[in-house]
Amino acid sequence: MQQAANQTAERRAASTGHCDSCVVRSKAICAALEPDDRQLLGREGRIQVVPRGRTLVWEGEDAMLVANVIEGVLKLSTSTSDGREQIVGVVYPSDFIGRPFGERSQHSVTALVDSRVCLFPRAAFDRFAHAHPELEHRLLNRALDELDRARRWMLLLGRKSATERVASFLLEMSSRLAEAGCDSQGPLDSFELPLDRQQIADVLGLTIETVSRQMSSLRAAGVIELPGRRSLHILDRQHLIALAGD
Amino acid sequence: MQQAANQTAERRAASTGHCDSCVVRSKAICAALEPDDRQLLGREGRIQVVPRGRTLVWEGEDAMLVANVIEGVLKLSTSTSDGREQIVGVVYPSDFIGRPFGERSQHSVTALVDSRVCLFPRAAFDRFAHAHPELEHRLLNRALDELDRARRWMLLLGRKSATERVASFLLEMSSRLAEAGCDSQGPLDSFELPLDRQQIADVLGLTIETVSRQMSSLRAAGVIELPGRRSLHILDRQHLIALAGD
DNA sequence: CGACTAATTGAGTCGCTTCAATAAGCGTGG
DNA sequence: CCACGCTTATTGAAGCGACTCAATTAGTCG
Repeated sequence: MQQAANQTAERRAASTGHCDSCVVRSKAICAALEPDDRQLLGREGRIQVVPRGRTLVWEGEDAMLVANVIEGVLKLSTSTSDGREQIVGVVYPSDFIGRPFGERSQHSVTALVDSRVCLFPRAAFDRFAHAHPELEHRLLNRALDELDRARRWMLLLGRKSATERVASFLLEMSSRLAEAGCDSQGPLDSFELPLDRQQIADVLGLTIETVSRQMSSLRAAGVIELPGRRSLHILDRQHLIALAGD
Repeated sequence: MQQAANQTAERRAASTGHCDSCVVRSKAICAALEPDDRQLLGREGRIQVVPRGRTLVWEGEDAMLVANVIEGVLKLSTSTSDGREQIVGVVYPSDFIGRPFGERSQHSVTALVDSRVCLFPRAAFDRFAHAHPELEHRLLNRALDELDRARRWMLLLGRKSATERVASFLLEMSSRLAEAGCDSQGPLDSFELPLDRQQIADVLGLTIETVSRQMSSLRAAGVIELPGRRSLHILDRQHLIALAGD
């Protein structure tokens, strides 16, 4: 109900070019634009609700859309022909989704929790971006950051043990949620996991059973608490950092 | 001797702003620039020889340099504190090296074979790039391509078997070398590997022994030939593609 | 409270690694 | 040109960490 009201308000806001009330305005790529230009871009986009589990873009399809995440968490994933899945990225509010200036999307984009994104047709976005260097500059910096993050993850996937992977994952989740939530400075010690065990396994290149065993052993060691299926409390961050092993 | 002569010639060429004879001019990011601007950028850079094994940039250090690869092959790598290494990227002629607009380099850059790069101080490059949107646009497209490539590699590291990894690696190497060499259209069936077995293992997240065993079994199956330590001949590409498993 | 789904735990297997020995390349000097 | 020595790669045997399959328990929602 609350959410529906928000949605209506923001859809109208976008269509009249008023991005001024957007909660991620100052952190998303839009922050590169002058108010006038932002309004112009805003007219091309529209707010879209993406309920948990809904896939916004499919792997291998024509990349017709790009978007900014306003609220929620989404996964980027690819799979082998026989169905093994790997999550290659997790995006949070103010993150950018999609492949501008490209033909095909190399991965699916699926909401992990109920989310809201600011959606643009790719063609219109490309045209606009090409005419606004400051926007492209910000997009470039984002892409370079994502590239560094992806490469750090390659070290985890290629060389780390199950324990190290799970510890690294929990720390990463903790700091990303803190950044995105911005309601606190420094990483969070208590939060809800936006992923279930299978999805954590798909991020880490492990099985659900191995993830579960590692979580249990971390709990047994007094490093974390698991109050609910999806809730996590970090008791000993230093220990967790040591276990992450890099 | 031959190489020394080339080097001298090209150093002079760069210093006088004449990039016109550069062999990667049409494919590197420089191609985005008008001749005048290219000359201007050329004045900021200098040709640098990087012998096999030499490291150009160290992980964690201040990222003071960026560069274009003119000739050779280099690896990007990170390691854990206890010395496990993961190669997170391999770059070829016309590829771009470094993190513009960033403080620190997240990975080392090391020559796998004797190489030559066109080196820029990062500050000067940043200033120039910021003033030339077409250059940044090309940089953005490159970064997005690299990001897609890194994410495809994450699927390999997280979910593929040793056989699939080695098959995928050989195919990737074959097409990247063909692209970079441009002396032939379509992927190469016969080439020299720029990496030794340990480095292949570091790309694939495996051990040297496992890589060796997989290579031997591919040879036994009649899929490849191994005429020398570093030479490879693909006999049955279709079979190799099937084994790569995606 | 009960039913369903998700997560945990256990037992056994398999694939990759580890450790160790052998063989093949390759450059050097006789 | 071939023998020698060094490095790199291959092969073998044993071990172990993560996976698979199966059973149990714990959350969550109607």
